[in-house]
Amino acid sequence: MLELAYIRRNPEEVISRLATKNFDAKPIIDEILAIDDKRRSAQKSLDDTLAQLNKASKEIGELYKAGKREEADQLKASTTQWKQDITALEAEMKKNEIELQAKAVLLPNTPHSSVPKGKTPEENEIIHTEGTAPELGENAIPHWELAKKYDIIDFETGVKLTGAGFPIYKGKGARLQRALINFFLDKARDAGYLEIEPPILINEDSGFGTGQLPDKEGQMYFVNEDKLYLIPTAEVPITNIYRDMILDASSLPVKNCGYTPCFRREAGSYGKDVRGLNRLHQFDKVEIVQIRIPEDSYVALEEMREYIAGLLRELQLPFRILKLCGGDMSFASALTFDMEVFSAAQKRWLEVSSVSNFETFQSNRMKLRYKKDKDKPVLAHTLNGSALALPRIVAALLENNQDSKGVRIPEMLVPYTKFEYIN
RNA sequence: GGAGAGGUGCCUGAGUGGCCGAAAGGAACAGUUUGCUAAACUGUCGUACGCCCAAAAGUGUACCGGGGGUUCGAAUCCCCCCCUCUCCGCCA
Repeated sequence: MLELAYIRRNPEEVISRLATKNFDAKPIIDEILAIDDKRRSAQKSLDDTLAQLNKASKEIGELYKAGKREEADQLKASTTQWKQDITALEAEMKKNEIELQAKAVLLPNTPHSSVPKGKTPEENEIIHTEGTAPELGENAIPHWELAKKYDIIDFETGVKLTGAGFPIYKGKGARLQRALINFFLDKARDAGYLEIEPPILINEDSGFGTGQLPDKEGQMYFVNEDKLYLIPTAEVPITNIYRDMILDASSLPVKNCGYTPCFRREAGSYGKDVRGLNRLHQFDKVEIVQIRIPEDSYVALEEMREYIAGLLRELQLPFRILKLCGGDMSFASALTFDMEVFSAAQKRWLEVSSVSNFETFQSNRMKLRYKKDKDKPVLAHTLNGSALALPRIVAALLENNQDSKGVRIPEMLVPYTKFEYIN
């Protein structure tokens, strides 16, 4: 959610910046400004009337104490009208505030000035490509066939237990998952991230805080009995730890990481996108989250991006980094880099990470602030990135490392898997 | 799931109708003192939205778990909800 004070002071700037996201903010901003005017004048009247009433109440008390009963009763009678006015003004205030909130949540975050214009993923800017796709022979097969061949992932039984998109990993498949999780968590810790194991169900306030609610309600699994959502990413619980907090400036930056399963309904997906491990309803992911002062959040974003690139390098996967164009960015993000690995048998780039700076968009929703000495509290910047999402990493590892003997495990991972080949 | 206790500021904790945005202590911060550490003393020490304003200062209102009610006036009385703790039950 954009800050109201910012919108009020710079309406034109907000409109022009949101144009980069192909979002026409003018009508909403006009309404916001109009409602805000009404709200302020209503508040002025309300506060003034309340002040009158408070003053009279105090006098009534004093009159009673002085035994001036009649005068007190007289003054009492005069409060009736004020109280009526107050009731009406309070209703007006509440209405304005609800309308204002309803409009404000419609506005996406303003993109950073470096965000390229564009509408589709094709217009994302490739800022870096690294590694080379392996030369696979004629017999190369996609990961879902490798999974079957070596009996390490069972999609069909997942369908039986739950439904499509809930695979079973077994044997070396399960061990590979566990190895990757440990590898990623160890790396994150070495990079200074504090490991968190959060709940994987969250309440509505948490969903609102990071921006999943209200607009992406249909993307999350919902437990109706307890009104809880299954997390789509560890970002939600790990960032919401700091909801409604005023951190001391000395406790920043916050660097957290965590492994969780992630649950996504992925309504509307189909075709080759959902084949094999390409898109699942449940998957494992290690997430990194940072909370920063505004002045250094973009340095942090670069640092996170380079950290993730380092992981891909260690896994010896060919990858590229995209700077997302306005049209492909998420609602809440100000700047996003996607990391894609090349999955050689499918001959496709697969997104395995997305790292974003949300600036104050989430912290304004969450009321996540920090404070330096006696200064006013200031909204912090929040950032997060996948480091990494497992399924597509597994897909690329299987496909790219297949040879006549089986699937070779990259060197860095062998201490974790404790086996060198899947065969 | 059943029974009871309780939710007050960063923390502990007082406050049962006006003198309460809230005692006291602790923590923290600033200063004085001090060879250093410690201690002592003094001061500061919530948030939001308005108004005023270049800003600071000032000022109005609201907030004592959340929502409603009674009253001229509510942290305090009444109703509903939520949460936490303890005991019992169940259980990895």
